[in-house]
Amino acid sequence: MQPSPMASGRRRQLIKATLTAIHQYGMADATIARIARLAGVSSGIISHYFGDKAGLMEATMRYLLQQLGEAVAERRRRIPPEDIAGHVDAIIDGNFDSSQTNVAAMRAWLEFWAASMHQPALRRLQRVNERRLYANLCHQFRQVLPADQARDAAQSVAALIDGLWLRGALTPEGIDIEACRRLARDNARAWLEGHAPRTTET
Amino acid sequence: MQPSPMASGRRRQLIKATLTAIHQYGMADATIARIARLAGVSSGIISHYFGDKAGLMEATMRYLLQQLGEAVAERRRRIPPEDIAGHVDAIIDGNFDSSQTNVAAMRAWLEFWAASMHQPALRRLQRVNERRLYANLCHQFRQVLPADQARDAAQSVAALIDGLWLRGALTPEGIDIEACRRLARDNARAWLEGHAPRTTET
DNA sequence: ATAGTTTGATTGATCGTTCAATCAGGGTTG
DNA sequence: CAACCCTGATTGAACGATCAATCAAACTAT
Repeated sequence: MQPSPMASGRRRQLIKATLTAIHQYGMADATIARIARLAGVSSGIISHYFGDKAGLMEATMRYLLQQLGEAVAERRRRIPPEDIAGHVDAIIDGNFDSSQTNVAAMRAWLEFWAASMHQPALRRLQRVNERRLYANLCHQFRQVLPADQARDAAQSVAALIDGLWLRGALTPEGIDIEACRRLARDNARAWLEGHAPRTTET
Repeated sequence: MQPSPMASGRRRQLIKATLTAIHQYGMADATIARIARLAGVSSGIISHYFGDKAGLMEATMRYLLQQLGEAVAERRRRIPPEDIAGHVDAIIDGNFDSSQTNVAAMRAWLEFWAASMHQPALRRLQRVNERRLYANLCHQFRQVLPADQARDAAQSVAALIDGLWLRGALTPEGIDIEACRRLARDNARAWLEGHAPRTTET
């Protein structure tokens, strides 16, 4: 047992226990004691690795954020730069990656969204995510649409993705991921093909 | 001070204080003591009118739900039955009514969404809202679209509304309500006018 | 006087944090 | 190789703070 790998292993183990606890009990009732019990360790160990509970929550959200970023990046790597629609689809599909669309992850996201309204550290992470999604979409749309339409398209598709996610978190029996993907892709396709939802007319 | 009018007045007063407390501190830190202090009354009074804290939260969410329903219903009352697009627009505009789009209300909604994942009473209220929005939209779309397209349209517009709402709650400086309304209306218009985001092609 | 309302101190429970103690392993020294 | 120390990991009990709920007493209006 080396010190460093052990440490990062414990961290990951505690983060996963945190996700499980949030899924089972909700963030409000995801107590240190419960998280530690789920991980099979003592409660004191958490402050040793994360400082305090807020540190653990921030690390957990950062973990989700990183997974989401990788899911998108990996899909885009396979798309040639000139294939605009391909990149847009990759962004959409990445956001509905299986790592993000299981019930535990979606519920955790919703809890973090709510918590970010009153915790600066979480808010910063959430803004990174929001801006990244918007910027990625906007950059693609801008290559085939005028700037104002590109902004509208990005706003629209980003909000649609978030809305579908939200409904996924709130639906106990889970949602049809394939249907979500299709709705988002078709919406993006409509923008790309020009017969967008009515050109801006102030 | 009459007994019955007094009672309902106190209830409303405490519900508004709850909304303020949720806005200022977040649901997790919206304690009984704080809510009572915001309302200028003693802490014990809450259990007298709402039983316990959960009862107060449920009443608060029900209050928001009712306001939203009225905002939509009132706008639809002015639209003739045959004006499909008018009804759809009324539903959208009602969901972006000023009673719902101030920062306090939007944040409260997000908190309630998160809480509803683990509190059956709140979950029931949230489902009522979700189904009502979807059913209203679907009923309109069905009059000009085949059933499967109507379902897609309703899902899409409902998710878009929720997503725009979500972003409104998470954006500290607030959002451009008019822009949200426009995006949602244009999206609905596209579905209604048939050049929908690609007819289902399964 | 009686029923409804309001207070605010008290209670009991819960939670996050702290910390002294223990443990395991690796490096150092003689 | 053996005795030693050192570092980081881990435990679990103890502490202090906080909060929701309770309730007896005070207040108000009819």
